[in-house]
Amino acid sequence: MSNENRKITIKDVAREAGVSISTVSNALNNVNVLHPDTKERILEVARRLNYTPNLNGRNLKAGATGVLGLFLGAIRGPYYGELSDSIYNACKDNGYELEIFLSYDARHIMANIMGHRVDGAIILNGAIGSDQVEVLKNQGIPTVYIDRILVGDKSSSVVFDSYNGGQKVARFLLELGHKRFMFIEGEVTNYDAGERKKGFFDELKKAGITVSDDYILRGEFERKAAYDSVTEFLDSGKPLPDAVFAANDLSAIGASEAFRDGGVSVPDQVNVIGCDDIELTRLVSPSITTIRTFFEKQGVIAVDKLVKMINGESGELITLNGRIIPRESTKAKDS
Amino acid sequence: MSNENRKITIKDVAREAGVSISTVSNALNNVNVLHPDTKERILEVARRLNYTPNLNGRNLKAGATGVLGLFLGAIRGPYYGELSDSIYNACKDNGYELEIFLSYDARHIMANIMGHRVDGAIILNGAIGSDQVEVLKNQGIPTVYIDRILVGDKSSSVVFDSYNGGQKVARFLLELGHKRFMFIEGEVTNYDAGERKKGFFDELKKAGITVSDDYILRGEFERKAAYDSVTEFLDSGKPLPDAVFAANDLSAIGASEAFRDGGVSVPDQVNVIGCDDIELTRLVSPSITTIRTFFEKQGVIAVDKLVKMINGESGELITLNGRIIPRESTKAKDS
DNA sequence: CAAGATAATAAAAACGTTTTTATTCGTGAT
DNA sequence: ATCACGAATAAAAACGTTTTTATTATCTTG
Repeated sequence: MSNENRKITIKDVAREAGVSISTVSNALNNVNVLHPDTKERILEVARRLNYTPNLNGRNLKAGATGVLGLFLGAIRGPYYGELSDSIYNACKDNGYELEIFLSYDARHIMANIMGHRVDGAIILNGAIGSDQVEVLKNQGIPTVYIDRILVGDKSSSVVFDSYNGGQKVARFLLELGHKRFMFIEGEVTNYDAGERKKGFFDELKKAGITVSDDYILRGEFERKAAYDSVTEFLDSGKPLPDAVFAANDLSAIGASEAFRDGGVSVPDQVNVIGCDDIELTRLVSPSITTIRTFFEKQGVIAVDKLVKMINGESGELITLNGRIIPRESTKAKDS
Repeated sequence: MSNENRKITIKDVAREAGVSISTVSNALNNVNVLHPDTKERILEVARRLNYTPNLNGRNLKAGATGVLGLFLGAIRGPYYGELSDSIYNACKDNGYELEIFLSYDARHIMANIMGHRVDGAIILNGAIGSDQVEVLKNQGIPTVYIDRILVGDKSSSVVFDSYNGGQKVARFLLELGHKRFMFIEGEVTNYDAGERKKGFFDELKKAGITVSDDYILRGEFERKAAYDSVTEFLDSGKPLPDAVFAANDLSAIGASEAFRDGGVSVPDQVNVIGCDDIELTRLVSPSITTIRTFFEKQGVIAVDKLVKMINGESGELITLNGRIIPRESTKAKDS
């Protein structure tokens, strides 16, 4: 009873098997140097005692953990499932385990990264400030960011090329025959939303099209904000655009709902296209065309790069192009 | 350059500050025994070198990590966000960090639990077999299960009382004045779905109501299966039930859609009630009344119990009652 | 001013591994 | 019979901490 509670260590196995600690270690890590009988006897004892190596001791000695860390600030959003799944699989393919650190506390995060709790870190976490990022850039274990651009000796970034995404959306909509466009902004401080907008507008300009300010609506990445903006627009009686590009899917959905509730058919009168490909785009009616980041690809690339950095490679910036997922909310304009 | 790469340890700080290792340790853990000047000098050096304690060394010495582990087999479902959020907060409130172990590999899971990678484990992971569970029941670090009932010296379960939930749904619908009921099954092997059904039917029986077999439909926990079953039912021309209880939300949503597409108004002609309170229940139209497990409560209780077990308490079974969340899909029967 | 208390720091032990080095013992060759 | 060698096992060192114990040097105090 009382000693049930003591943890079984390699020492216990050694004593029980009447053998030295190092011999037990050799048996467990099948270093081929032991007499077969001894080895078998030791393994038998270890099994009987349910011995499992203490990872703190082992990792300390090894100077490595065999674990990659994914540092998230939240897990509730629609992306995280897909992202972490893909990262999990990529880790497995590379012989690593995955641990997800859910934390908003930059100090904890730093303690875990610098403290060698894992061998490498994938970071999608706004909590980490620029000073700490500066440390990680050159010191400690390798890091890969998928939420910000930051390259150093020890850190890489794998980011969606938002500018390219904006361009692609423009080309996609132009090819469908649309001429008049509306853009729904994201959060104004958001870098990616800005890039998407720039790419979108630049590409339209190439086609000789400009978008006037009253066709650039507030969206704030939120369903409700977009809904309200579009509703207000409809009330103003201005001519409808042919197509609306929203800075993310949630605002695209809000916009689509506002059109529907305002008696405007999507996609017959107005096309709507979002960005991100969250699950909800498939569930609403009409389903929403979007351009996606391909999180699963991003996860795989992040892990691959991380492993390479662990093996000595230095950091770099990797950009990924998105792809458009056509759904019900867009269609060719009937002449 | 070359020695940039070496990891900074407490030794480096000691050498740089011209002081012994133990003195550095005392300075960092502000044991109040050092001359203020010495302490300040040491902290200054540590800061300059970006020293962070190696957690493997520290945890090894401490025999503890200050970390609780959440062992998930997946993260994509609708519950996980809410659950992990609540667990995260509960951990923080108890002074622990949280790490999420995403893994389908029972051996890895066992290695981490038995290997003291964390101080306690919350398990929602079907990958762990009954033999391994048997080991954890009495050995290793404390564990709390939220997906199965298993109580031992070192393990507890925090489960939703599904039978009670089924009863509550029955009472709720009876109070609304409904008389004729339909039940949509979950997966037949699922313990909870079975309990819900039993509680529901038992409570109806108390009111003198029975449900005939053709009003018990297949649902399989899936939207489509429920949709198809209800559609088939509608085609059969049998009289409509007043209310439908589905074994989970997804099948409730599928049923609701089937009624709508079959020209039957929810809730005017038929009420629909699900179970789980997934996010989608709020997003569909009509929104779906449901009974929820209160994951956030479950998370908090799981963590509390886990911490108590770490402090010596032994395991127990904790059951939680759900609560009904009324939404648009249910209303009092007119007449 | 000697001696004991106190403040400040250093040394050593321990946590549980793995790995390098050392020991023991039997065996075959000279 | 001695030696060298190889097989088998054991001992010791190391990983980076924290903590307990030891060592100084400095003060008090009678």
